[in-house]
Amino acid sequence: MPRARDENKIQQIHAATLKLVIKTGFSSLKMADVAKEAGIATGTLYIYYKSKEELINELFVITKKEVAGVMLSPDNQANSLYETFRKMWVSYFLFCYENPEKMLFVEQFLYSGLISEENIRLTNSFFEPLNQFLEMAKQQAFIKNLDVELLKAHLQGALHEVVKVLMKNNQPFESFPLNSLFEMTWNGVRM
Amino acid sequence: MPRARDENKIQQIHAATLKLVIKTGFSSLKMADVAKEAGIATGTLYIYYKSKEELINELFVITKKEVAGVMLSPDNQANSLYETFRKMWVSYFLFCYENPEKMLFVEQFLYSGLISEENIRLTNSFFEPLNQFLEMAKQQAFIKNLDVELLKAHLQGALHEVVKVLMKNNQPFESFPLNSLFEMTWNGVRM
DNA sequence: TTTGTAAGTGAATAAATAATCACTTATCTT
DNA sequence: AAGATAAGTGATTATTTATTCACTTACAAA
Repeated sequence: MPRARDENKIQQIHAATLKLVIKTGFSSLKMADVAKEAGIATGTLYIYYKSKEELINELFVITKKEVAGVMLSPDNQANSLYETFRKMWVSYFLFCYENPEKMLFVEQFLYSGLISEENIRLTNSFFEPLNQFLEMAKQQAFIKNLDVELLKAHLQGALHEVVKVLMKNNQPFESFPLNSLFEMTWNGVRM
Repeated sequence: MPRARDENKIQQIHAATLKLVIKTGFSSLKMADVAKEAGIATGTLYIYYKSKEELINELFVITKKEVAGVMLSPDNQANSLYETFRKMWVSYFLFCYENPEKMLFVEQFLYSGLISEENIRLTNSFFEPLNQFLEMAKQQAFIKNLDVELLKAHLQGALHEVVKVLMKNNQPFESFPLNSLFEMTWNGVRM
C-alpha cells in the first residue's frame, strides 16, 4: 500500500495561497511561490492540483463554504429576528476581521474570470438559507422591502470595505466600534 | 515637424482596456488584446505606454480623478448638508451604473499589487474635499461620529456591491429603486 | 517635391511562469 | 528484508505574454 495522501499538506497549500494573495495581490500569485511558501516542491503541488485554475477554484469553494458555515451556524439562531440578524452580522464581521486573507481572496477572484460559472452557482447555493431568512424578515415587515440580492450586496459591500479599512489601519480588536458599525448597518436595512 | 501625437488614440486605448477588464477579468488582460481592441498594433501601444504597468497606473489615476470630479462637482453644492450629501451619493451611484467598467477597473486594481503606493496616495488626495465635507457633517451632528475612513468605506462598499447586482441583472435604469437605496444608505449614516 | 522626423506596424525576441518528468525517497505489504 | 507503489523533488520544458526593433508610412517644413 502507498503512503496516505497528506491531508495536512493541502492545508499548507491553502494557507500559502491565501498568504501570498493578501501579501502581494493575486496578479503575482505564482505556483512556484505557493509551493515554496507551503514548504514543498512545485512538482508536489501538481500532485495535489492539476493546475493553478483548479487550486484557485477549490480554495474559492472551500472558503465560501466556510463563510456560509460561520454565518448560518446554529449558534446564530436566536428568539428574535433582530437578534438572529445581529448575531449573523457580528459572526461574519469577526470572521472577516480575523481572516482578512479569506475575505480578500474570495472578493478578488469572484470577478477575476478564473472561477468557473459552475462554482459561482455552487457557492451561491450555500447561502440559500440566508436568502430565506431575509425573505422572511421582509415579509414580517422587519426589514426594508428590497430585492434580497440588493440587500445582501448592500450589507456585504459595506462590511467588507469597513473591514479592509480596519485591517489597513491595524486596528486592535478592542478599539474598533463594532456596535456603532452594526447600528449603522441595522439602521439602514430596518423598517 | 512630425505628426501630432494622437490624443484620441489614448482614449481608444483606455476604452479598450476598460472593455477587456470588464469582459474577461483583469487576469486575462493582455497587451496584444488591448492593442487589437483599440485598433492599433502592439508596437503602437508601446509608443504611448512604456509598459503594461504604466498603462494600468495611468488609467487608474485618470479614472479616480474622473470619479472625484463627478462627486465633487459644483452642481452638487446645495443649501443643506442633506441635499449636498444626497446629490453626491446620487451622482456617484449613476456614474457607477453608467460606467461599470470604470468602477470595476478601479476596484479590481486597487488591491492587485499593480498600482504603485505613490498613485494610491495621489488618488486618495483627490477626495480630500469629500473628507472635509464629512468631517463638517460630523461636527454638526448631522451624521454619525465615526472615523471618516470607516464612513466612506461603508458608503462606497454598499454602493459598489449594489451597482454590481444591478449590472448583473441587467436592470433598466428606470426600474431600480434609487430612492429606496439612498434611504437605506442615509438611514445608516444619519444621526 | 524633397527630405527629415516621428508615428505606426507586427513578426520576432525576451521574459515570466505554468506544467512536466526522470529520478529519489518513504511507507506499506508479505 | 525485499519488493511494490505512490509521494516527493526540482531542474527542465512548454507555454504564454510582455516587449522590442527593423522596417514602413504619414506628415510637416524648406
